[in-house]
Amino acid sequence: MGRANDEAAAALEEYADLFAMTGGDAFRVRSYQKAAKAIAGFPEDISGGDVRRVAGVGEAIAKKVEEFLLRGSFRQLDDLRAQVPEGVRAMTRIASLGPKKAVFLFHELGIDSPDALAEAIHQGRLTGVRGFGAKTEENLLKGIEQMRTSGERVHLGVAMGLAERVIASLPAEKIAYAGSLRRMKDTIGDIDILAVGPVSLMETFKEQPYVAEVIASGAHKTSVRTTVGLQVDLRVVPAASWGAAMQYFTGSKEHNVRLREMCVKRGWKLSEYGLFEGDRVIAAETEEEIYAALGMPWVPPPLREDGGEVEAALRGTLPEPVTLADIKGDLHTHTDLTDGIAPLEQMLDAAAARGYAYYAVTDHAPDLVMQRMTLDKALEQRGRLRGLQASYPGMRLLHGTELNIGPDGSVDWPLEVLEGFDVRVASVHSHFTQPRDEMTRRLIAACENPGVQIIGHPTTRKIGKRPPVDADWEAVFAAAGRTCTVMEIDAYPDRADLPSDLIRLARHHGVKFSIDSDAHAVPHLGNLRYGVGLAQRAWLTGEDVVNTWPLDRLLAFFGRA
DNA sequence: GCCGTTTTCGGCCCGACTGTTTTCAGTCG
Repeated sequence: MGRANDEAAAALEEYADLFAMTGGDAFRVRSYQKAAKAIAGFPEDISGGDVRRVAGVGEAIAKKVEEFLLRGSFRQLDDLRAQVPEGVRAMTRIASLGPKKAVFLFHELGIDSPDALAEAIHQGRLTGVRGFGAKTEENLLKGIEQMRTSGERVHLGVAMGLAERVIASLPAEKIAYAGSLRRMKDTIGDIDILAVGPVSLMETFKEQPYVAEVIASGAHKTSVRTTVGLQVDLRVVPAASWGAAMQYFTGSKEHNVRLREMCVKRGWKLSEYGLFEGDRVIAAETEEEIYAALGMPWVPPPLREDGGEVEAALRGTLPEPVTLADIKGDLHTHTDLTDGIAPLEQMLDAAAARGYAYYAVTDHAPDLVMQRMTLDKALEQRGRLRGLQASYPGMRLLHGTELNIGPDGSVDWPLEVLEGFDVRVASVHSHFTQPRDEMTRRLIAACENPGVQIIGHPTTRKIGKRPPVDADWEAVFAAAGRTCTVMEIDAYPDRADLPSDLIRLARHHGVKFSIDSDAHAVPHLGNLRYGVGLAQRAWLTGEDVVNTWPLDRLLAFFGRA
């Protein structure tokens, strides 16, 4: 939160929910939802210009947003808030309870919160109520309990680990994950697995040790809640419609709606079974065939958010997103000299095995007192690194540091010391709750420090644990663009920092990026793929990412040459 | 409410599963 765009988007989403609950037209509901999403993803601050420039925002929504920007709400939202208590909206977050039932329960029985619903069920007040049998009551209680305990989304690393475990456990002819995981979203609500295989696959799935509860099971789909709380859906699909199923279940929903609209206009039908004209199959076996039939190249999953990718694909101007193979080096890593767990040589060996052309060791600097770093230790490490260079002929070893951005924006060492390091990352590690204006000044001061090249994990968020710091990101990114300060995309999956919406905003200001692992151990080097996913979601190309560049170009840029 | 090689009106994606309303509505993705 903090950006006007996000706040306005949240207000429109709330309005869409309330509008739906009060019997509003479903197509209008969708208009509000689409506008909210478009505003949240718009690279410019909507408070600085005409919100009508945002696709999906017409006259009526623009008026609501303008009123919201003036006074933090708008009349129609106030009216609906007066009709529907906050707790009733919260009830729709209970699994299996949607807007219709929530509003029914409120009007007929006065139930106005998840807690009140649980109490009403225990008191037997739902017994005999039309549409609410014993099974429904049981499911609602379960849903309330689950919302109280493990209702949160998990970060990409947790979801990917579980998905890979599920895939390894099932003897299928063909099996893959789809959904938001394949689109590399930074948080995942559930996992979709598609498989080609015998019907017995479902039984095998249900018996796996990671299954805590079978939620639903049919011939085509089985849903389970796993022991880590995350839901996994397994769908068995015909081999002939593999591509259609992958396309369909990868989503996003909004991307698929766009494709279907195109199909309808041609008299075609696109479903998880294929692209059809009447009974004739136009394409079904591969995603490439389906996209080709619609006149566009295959769209990489992280771009499938209806954020302009369909139009770009049709025009042939789809960007070629940065890939893991483009990455030539890692510019933010640690060793056991500070809080890493692996010795220098192990980290270097692992980096060399990944085929990097360069690799920066960036242990912490003295101001992070608990790391017990000193300039002597850093210089000793530099000497070791220089000595080891001959053992890594294909990989240039860079000696770096991860500085601490103090509350006033200053860093650990003076410029003459900093200039001795090849790579200087500077990050916030404390005073996370500074007021917005102080935090903004702090980050801008770091950007303006000629000794700082990269701002590490800029928002410092930890998914599920720590919110992002509050700063005026427009101002910070403008300063970064002006000073050629690189913004890091920290690939560590619980950080995922910058998030992709802020990457887009930063790019808008001409900022370059560095996708780094922030590895504290050898396996962490592999987290880089998550950072690449974030970058792809923000439409970054290799040109935007400095650690896809050859070393001489990188160093010249760091010299602000 | 938005939008336009169906352009100022008329359409806006599609299917599976569940529970319960004996023919379907609600929810979900």
